[in-house]
Amino acid sequence: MLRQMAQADPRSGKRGRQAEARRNDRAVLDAAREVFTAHGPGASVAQVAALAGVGMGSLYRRYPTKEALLQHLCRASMDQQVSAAQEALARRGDPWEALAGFVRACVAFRAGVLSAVAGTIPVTDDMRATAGHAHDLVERLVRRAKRAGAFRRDAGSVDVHHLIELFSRRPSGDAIAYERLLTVALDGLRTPGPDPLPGPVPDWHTEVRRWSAL
Amino acid sequence: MLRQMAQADPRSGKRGRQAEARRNDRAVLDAAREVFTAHGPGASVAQVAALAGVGMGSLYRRYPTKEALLQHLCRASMDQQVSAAQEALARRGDPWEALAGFVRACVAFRAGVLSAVAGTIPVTDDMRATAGHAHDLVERLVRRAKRAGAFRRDAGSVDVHHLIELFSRRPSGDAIAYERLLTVALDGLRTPGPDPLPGPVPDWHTEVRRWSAL
DNA sequence: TCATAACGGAGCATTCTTCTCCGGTAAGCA
DNA sequence: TGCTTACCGGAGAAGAATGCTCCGTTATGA
Repeated sequence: MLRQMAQADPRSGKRGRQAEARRNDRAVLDAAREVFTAHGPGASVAQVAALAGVGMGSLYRRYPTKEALLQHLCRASMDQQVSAAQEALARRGDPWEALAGFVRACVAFRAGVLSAVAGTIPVTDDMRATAGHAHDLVERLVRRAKRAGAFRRDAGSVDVHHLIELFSRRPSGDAIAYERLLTVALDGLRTPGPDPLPGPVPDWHTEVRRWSAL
Repeated sequence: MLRQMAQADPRSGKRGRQAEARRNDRAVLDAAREVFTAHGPGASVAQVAALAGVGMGSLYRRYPTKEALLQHLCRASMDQQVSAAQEALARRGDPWEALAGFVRACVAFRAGVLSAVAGTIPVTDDMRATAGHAHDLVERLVRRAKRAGAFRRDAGSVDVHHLIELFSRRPSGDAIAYERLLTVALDGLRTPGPDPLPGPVPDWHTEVRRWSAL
C-alpha cells in the first residue's frame, strides 16, 4: 500500500514518523467513537481500524485489548465533557445559550458513549469519579438556567444527560435530520409544556447504578 | 422443560396446541421487535427465541430464515403504523392530541424498526408502498395540526418520522426516562422555537432513497 | 548506509451464528 | 383409553466473524 509519509502534521508542525503516530492516535480514537456509538460495543475492532485508515498492528500497539480501547474511549469522552461544561460555565451572557451550546458540543463528540458500552466493560472507580464531576458541572449549568427562567421546572440535569446519550447514538448519515430533532428537543427543554413531564425528576444516584451494575 | 399446555388463550379463547401456536406467533414477533430495535439487526436469532420463550425449532418453522423474519417484522410494524394513523385521523377533538397520541403509539410498538434494519435486508416494493401509504396519512395529520396552529411551521411530517425512528431505538430498560424525553420533544414540536430549525424541511423522497439504497 | 521505530495486514485459534434434525409431549379422535 | 399427529424445545453441524499475533516492509535520522 502507498503510504503518505513526509507530510507535516498541521497540529504539531512535526513531520515524519512521530507525526504519523500522533495523527494515528487521534484517528483511532475518533474512529472508535464513531463506530462504537453507532453500532454499539459489539462492533468489530477491524471496523475501527478500517475507518481510522490504520492497520490492526497499529491499533493493538496502542491498546492491548478491545476492552482497554473502550475504557480509554469512555475516559476521553468524559474528560471532554468536563471541559465542555467548564467552558460553558465560564461563558457570560445568556445562560440558556451556554447550556444549549454545551449539549450540542457533547452530541458532536458523542459524549454519550458510556451508555452504549455500559454493561460490557467494568466501570472503574476512576470513570465513576469523572462522571460524577461532569454531572456536578451540568447540575450547575442547569440551575443557572433555571434561575434565569430558561429551563423548564419539571426537568432536571439527569434529563439533560439522557438527551445527550440519546443523540450520541445517532448513526453517521443524516446529520442534518438529527440536528433538527436536537433543536426541537432543546426548544422543548427550555419552556414548560402544557402538561408536566411524566414520572419523578430522575436523580443521579439511580443513573449511576444503571451502568455500574457490572 | 415444563410446558404450560392446557391454558386458554385469553385472546381467542381457544385451548391446546393451536392456542399455544397463536401465542407463540405473537411472542416471537414481539420479541423480534424488542431485540432488533434495541440491538440492531445484528442481534442473534437465538436471542429472539430466548426472549420469546420459544425453541429455535418453533421460530424457524414460522420463518424460514432470519431475513424473512426481519421482513415480516417490518411489514407488520408498518401496517400497525398505518392503523394507528387512521385511528388518529378519525379522532375528533384536538388535532395536536391526535398527532401526539399517534407518535406515542408508534414509539410504543417500535414502528421505527425499518430504519434499524435498513440496508441489511432487501426492501420490497410492497414495503415501499406501505411506507408511502403511512407517510400520506402522517402528512394529513400534520397538516391538520398545522391548520389548528398546533405544529411548528418550520417542521414537517418527515421530522415526525425521524422522531419515531429515534425513539423506537430505545433500549428496553429505563422506559420512564425515554417517555420524559419524548414528551419534551413533542412539546418542542408543537410550538415554534426562538430560532428556526436548521436546514431545509426534509422531504419524503430523499428519505425513501436512504433505505432503498440496497 | 544502517539501525530503529512504527507501519499494514494476512493468518490463527476461538467464539458466535444460523439453521437442521430429532426425541418428546400433549391434543384430539376412535 | 390408547393411537395418531402436530407441534414443541434444544443440542449440534457447518460456516462466518472476531480478537489478537506475528512478521515483512518502509520511511526516518544519525
